[in-house]
Amino acid sequence: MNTFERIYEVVRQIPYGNVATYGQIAQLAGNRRLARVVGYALHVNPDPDNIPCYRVVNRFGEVSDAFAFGGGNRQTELLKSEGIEFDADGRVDLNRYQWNRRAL
DNA sequence: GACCTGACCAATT
DNA sequence: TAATTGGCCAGGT
Repeated sequence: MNTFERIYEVVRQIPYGNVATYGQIAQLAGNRRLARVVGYALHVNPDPDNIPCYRVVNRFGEVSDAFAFGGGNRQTELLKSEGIEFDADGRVDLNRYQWNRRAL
């Protein structure tokens, strides 16, 4: 299995109403330093239908600038639709919404 | 065919 | 304690 496929597999495992960070996905995919590759993998995003890249945020809980895959802040809209709240900085409270984190 | 860049993060000095 | 570098994969020039 290629690294990309592993990344896609991890991203696909992100449950509804939760988000994950690049580093977290990278670690689950094999190496934590793959975070960069994770970003690139989501950049190509061959299967956006099964790969909710909008649930993937950086370590600050904020979406990236080039994240506009669906048209601007579309991804934040989708996350809000899942019940995820954004603060004034446009960040997500990772302590509450980060996947695979405590409080499970 | 080779080099550089690109949605990043964590460890080390 | 803060700042820097290192590392991974693939695509584009």
